[in-house]
Formats: sequence, C-alpha cells, structure tokens
Amino acid sequence: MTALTKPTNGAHKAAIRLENEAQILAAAERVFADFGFKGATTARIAEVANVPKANVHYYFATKEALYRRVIENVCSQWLEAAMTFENTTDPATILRGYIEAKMDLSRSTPYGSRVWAHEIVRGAKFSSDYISTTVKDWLDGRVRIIRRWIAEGKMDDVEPYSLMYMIFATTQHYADFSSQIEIFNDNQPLSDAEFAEAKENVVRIILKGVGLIL
Amino acid sequence: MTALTKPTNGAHKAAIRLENEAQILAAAERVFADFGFKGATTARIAEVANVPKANVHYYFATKEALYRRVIENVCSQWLEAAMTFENTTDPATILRGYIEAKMDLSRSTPYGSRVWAHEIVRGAKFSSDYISTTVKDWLDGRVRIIRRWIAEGKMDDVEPYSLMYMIFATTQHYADFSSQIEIFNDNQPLSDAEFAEAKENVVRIILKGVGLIL
DNA sequence: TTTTAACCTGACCAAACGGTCAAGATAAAT
DNA sequence: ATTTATCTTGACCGTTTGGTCAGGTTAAAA
Repeated sequence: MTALTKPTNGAHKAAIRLENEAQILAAAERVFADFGFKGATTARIAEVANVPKANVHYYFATKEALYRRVIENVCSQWLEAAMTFENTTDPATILRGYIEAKMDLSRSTPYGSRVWAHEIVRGAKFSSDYISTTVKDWLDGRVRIIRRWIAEGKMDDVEPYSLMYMIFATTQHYADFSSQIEIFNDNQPLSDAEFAEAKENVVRIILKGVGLIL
Repeated sequence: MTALTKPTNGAHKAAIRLENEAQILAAAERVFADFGFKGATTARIAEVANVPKANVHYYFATKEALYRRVIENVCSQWLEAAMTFENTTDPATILRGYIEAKMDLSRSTPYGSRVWAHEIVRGAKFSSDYISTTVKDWLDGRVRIIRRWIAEGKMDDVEPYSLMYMIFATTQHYADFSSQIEIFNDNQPLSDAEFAEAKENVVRIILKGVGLIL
C-alpha cells in the first residue's frame, strides 16, 4: 500500500499539508470553544491536534491567524444554511427549512457556534469587518424578502430584524448553552428524540408567532 | 462636613470595605464581560476599579473568588425578575411581564449577562453546582406552572422547557450579542425607541406563538 | 495618648505563555 | 546521486500573569 503514500507528482506533500491544517483547525475549534481566544493555549491546541507545538506555528503563523480561520469557517457554514431562502416556495416552508437547518448545525457542529459566541460576546474585536460586510449584506437580503412577504399579506407585520435575531438566538442557544441545558435535563445531553422535539417546538412557536401557521 | 467621614462607631471602616468591594465587583463585571475569565487580568480590573492591584487581592483572595461573586450576583438578579410568575393574573400578563423584565435587564445591565454567557459557553465550569440546585429548582417551578396552564387549556401544548429556553436565548441575545446587533444597525446602538419596538416584537411573537394572544 | 486592628501599596516572584530557531528528517526535482 | 524545498521538533526566550509580602498609613478601641 505504499503506492498511496507516494503519488507520482508532488501530491504527497500537499496532502500532508492539507491533513495537518485540517487537524489543527479542528483542534483549534474545540479548544477555542472551551476556553475562548485568550484562554486557549497553542500548547493545548497542539496536544489535541496531536502535533508538536512548533508545528502549529509552522502552519499558522500566529494564534490570531488560526483563530480568524476558525471564525470564518463557522460563519460561512451558517450562510450556506440560509440557501433555503432562495427557494420559490411559500414563506412557511422556507422559514421552517432555515430554522431546521440552523438547529441541525447547532447539533452537528456545536464547537464552531461556541467559538462565534465567545467572539461576539467579547465585542466582535476580530470579526467586525467580516460582519459589517459579508454578513450584513446577507442579512439585509433576507430582511428584504421578509418585508416583501409582509407587503403581500402572507405573514404578520413583524420587524424582520427582530425575527431574525430571535431565530439566531434560539437556534444557537442549543449549541452555545448546551452545558446549561444538559444540567436542566438531569445532567443528560438531549437525546435525538428530545432534540427533535425541541426543534419542532421552536419551529411551531416561531411560525405561529408570525402568523405563518394557525 | 467631617461628621460624615467620622461616625461615632466603627461604621467608617465598614463603609470603606463596602464601597471598595462594590467598586471592584463593578469593574470585574465589566472586564470579565469584555475578556472572559482567562482573558481578564487582575491588573486591568484594578485599573478600572481605580485601586492598586494588591488591593484587589486584599478584598478578594483569588481571581476565581471574584469571578464567582460576579456570576452569582447576575443570576440572583435574573431570578428576581421572574417574581412575576407569582402573580395570580392570567398567563399572558405573567409571561409578558417576565419577558419584558428580562429584556429590560439586558438593556440596563448588559455586562452581567455577558459574563454569564462566557461562563456557560465555556462549559459552566464554575457554576454547574449553582445551576443544578438553585436555578434548576427555580426553572422546574415555572415549568410546573406552565404545564398547569396547558392542562387548563389556557395555552397551546408546547414543551415548557423549549419555551423557557427560547425566552432565555432571545432576551439575553440583546445583551450578549449587542456588538453584532450594533453592526447590523448601521454601527449605531439600538435607540430607546428601537429597543422598545424590539421588546414588543419579541413579546408578540412568543405570546402568539404559544396561543396566548391572537 | 497609646495600643490594636484594619486598610493600603510598591516591589517582587515563580509559572505559564506565544513565538523563535537551528538542526534534522523526508520527499521532490535535477 | 545530488541538490533543493518542505516538513518536523526539542530547546529556548522575553513577556505577562496571578498572587505574595513586608512595611506603611489610618481609624477605632482602651
């Protein structure tokens, strides 16, 4: 099986680089989630990634550069989840799809959400440029769509920003505050069934709250 | 006016202690909110509190002890806000009162909320005992009240925990994620009018969402 | 007035941290 | 086979940090 470790062109080195970067990024996401930017140490990231500390700095010049990469990975994932808005079906289906996608992301990749939470709670020091350009443009687009729905009488006249903030807050709460939820749930993480029920509750309350279902 | 600075009994020293502790606690709340537990430095807290660093350690043995005090102050404030549940009026009025009180706290004392957010996102390492006793008892009591309302047919059959999490998440979002909201709001903090509108939107969507208003 | 107890603080320290570096190992190119 | 470029790593360093402490000041008690 040595053929796999030695391709004909220079692909092996490239593969090493890719794999190590991915390993370090995954470790960094976990450690930043658990300790925040300052609390996370490059030594701990290296330990989790199973590489020597100096190697972390070989692939990412500084702790800050590594942090920025993690932050942007998370956010771009969220923006993709909002593709449902591009569909041409009814508002209820679109909004349901978005909320469910956002809940599923909180379930499947909670670390990223928690890194983002740390970052914003701290005052968005590293990400304000990114938010005021990419994210704001994206959000304003969705707000315009919601305003159109309202103008067409398809839903209640609610402030779209308030609605979107509610969706952000509620869906991300299941990742960001999972430690608190777990304590309330008799020290057990939510089971798949419990999480599915929570998801359905969130969808129903919000959709009914804005007049999209009875 | 020296009479004020020298009361007859030993009240002056006690007053000094009280004032210094309060000053340090207030500074700590701000600094922990801005930097998290690890990121906050005792030197910075001392600077904000306008006392020498050694004095911080004179009043609070360790950084962790100071942090715990801040955490518990915040949470007990929130529990008080929920006194509205003890009222004997209709569910809609009670829930509206609670959501409004919670929103007002996010507006008036955002630092505490952000410290709590840091703490829970990090995994509730210092506060798990407090949550699993005091806070859980409190929450379970409200959940029982909501279940009674549902049994009496006064509101929709929603899972009470999901509802409470939604209220926690949405109301605290306005404190914890205020830096993000500010960027979305054309780099302006929400004005009083804008915040009042947001509050009314949150109340309306949730109350309607659980069938308490039309 | 004297004594005692509480408050104040500059100077200091050991530990932990992000980041560097030189020297070695490995794989691609010549 | 030799050179070159990339990857790997233990050892190291200057800085920052939480916490200490001895010596001082102030106010209350005796």
